[in-house]
Amino acid sequence: MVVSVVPDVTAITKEFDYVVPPEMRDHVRVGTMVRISLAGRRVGAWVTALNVEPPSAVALRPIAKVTGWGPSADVVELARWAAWRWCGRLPSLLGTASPPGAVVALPPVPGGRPPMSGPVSELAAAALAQPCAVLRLPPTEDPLAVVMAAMALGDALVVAPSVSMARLLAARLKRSGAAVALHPSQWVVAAAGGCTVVGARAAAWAPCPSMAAVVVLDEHDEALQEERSPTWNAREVAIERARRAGVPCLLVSPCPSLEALAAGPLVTASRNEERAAWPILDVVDRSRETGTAAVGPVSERLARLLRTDGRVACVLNRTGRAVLLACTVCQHLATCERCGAAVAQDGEGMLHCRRCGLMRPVVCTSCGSTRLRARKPGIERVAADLRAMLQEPVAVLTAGTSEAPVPPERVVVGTEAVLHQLPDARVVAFLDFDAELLAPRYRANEQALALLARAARLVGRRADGGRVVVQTRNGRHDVLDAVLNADPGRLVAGERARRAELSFPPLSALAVVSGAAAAEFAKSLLVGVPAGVDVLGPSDGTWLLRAPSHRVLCDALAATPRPAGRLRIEVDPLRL
DNA sequence: CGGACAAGCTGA
DNA sequence: CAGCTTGTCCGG
Repeated sequence: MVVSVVPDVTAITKEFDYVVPPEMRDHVRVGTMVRISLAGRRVGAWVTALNVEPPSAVALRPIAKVTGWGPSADVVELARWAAWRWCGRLPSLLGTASPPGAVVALPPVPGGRPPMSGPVSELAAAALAQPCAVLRLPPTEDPLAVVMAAMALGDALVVAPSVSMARLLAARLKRSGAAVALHPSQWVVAAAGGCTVVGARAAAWAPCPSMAAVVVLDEHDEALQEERSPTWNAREVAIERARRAGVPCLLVSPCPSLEALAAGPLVTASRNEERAAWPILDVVDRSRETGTAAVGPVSERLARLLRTDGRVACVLNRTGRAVLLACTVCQHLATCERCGAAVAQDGEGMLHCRRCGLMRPVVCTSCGSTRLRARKPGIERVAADLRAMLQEPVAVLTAGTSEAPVPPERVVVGTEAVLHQLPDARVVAFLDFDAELLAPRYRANEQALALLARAARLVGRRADGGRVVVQTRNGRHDVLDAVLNADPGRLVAGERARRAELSFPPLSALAVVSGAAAAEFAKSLLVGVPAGVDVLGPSDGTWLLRAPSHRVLCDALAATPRPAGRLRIEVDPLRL
């Protein structure tokens, strides 16, 4: 027998044919991991096709060794599709779908599954009657009942946005009597079948031989997208996988993405139920403040709101003491004399250029004054202000201090990291939510709403005292309106219209091309540029490709030869 | 990717 | 022209 294989070598995109020695024949199927000798060296490879017609011209070599089980044939085909969809290389996707170590044999499937106990969401059950549906599950609702609804159909594949959430969910399911495999560590258990498979984004590629349903939790979460190229998105992979398998796909989120809403009908709880499952949103609109009240990062009203009982988390995505300073005498902005970038004040004293690293004393380069005021204060400065206003100790927390234990102080100021690290917070306050609402990114609104949903999950339902506070000068912003009414749907029509107006996804498909070889790639793309594909750029050595659909975009990318040299193609860029 | 081989450069 | 570097090609 002759088989096709894809070598596990990054730069090789070709498939090769090898002879399967008779003694290996029973162990070779599509997806099987083997070792081959290619151009004189031993490399790993995946079998991608059986019984291929051997090319007569070349002498075929035998497969050197069968390493063990790999992804199933349907997942190999899914990887082929994803290689096209995200313009990536097959080996990297097959690697994600493969077990962490060699798997020689699968364990026997445990028979006689014990009865499960636990609540089943009727809403989810109804949504699972559709081929693909979106379930808008409020932030404080437990997704367990949703997963249970999928498991009622048989073995479910469940994708969560983080490893910790997947681990927690798997443990809870196990406790309720379900057969569960955690991907990727329990790859073998999953491959044997007869269980529900749970994992983070890579679980979209997990083995699940008798898959009956696919569930994506927090489908809006950007962690579902791989940051390295190919930038595949687990939601999209899950949708395609379920479609190919003919099983229902359920996309769950408190704030469904426009991408999800385009994939299937929306199912929601009643208005009252949904409203009850969001916390109270306090909008501190500073646009009307005048005089001394308007100065400083903490308004009087915010300070009053923070004088509650229980843990308070203040979020400000600016580290240090001040990221932007201005002279109080001549109003000149403090910039770096070497590179011209704005200088920041990280601790006491010295100004620091975060672009070129130059340090200098706190002196205005324009008039020589030593009196500079923080125009954009950082968390260190805010913590100092809060200490003075609240008359109590205030801790500072950043991603860098992440492994540190939870600080004993009641009030904690930090970057977005606090939303992950303070599970007991009763109040979350965003000190400068305009930084999110006005962020120069096309997904800013969805990202801002997702941030509020995350905060909502942390502080809990309004009836339990959950409260989220935002300081802003855009008190009537659509995102705030949606959360005030606990109705994320309010953002959808307007947001879709804005995206359509500017030809942004999901009403178009985008790709960013960068790297040393980007110029050559863009040039050859322009030669045969297909109708509908816009090539914009270059800007900073990167090109932006835009097409009306992924079919047009990905076909154009696939038809363009890949030049030698470093080239990064990011399909569906999140930060733009 | 990494080995093979060809083309290009240098020094005697 | 040997001996070395650099670049390009290709693998079953």
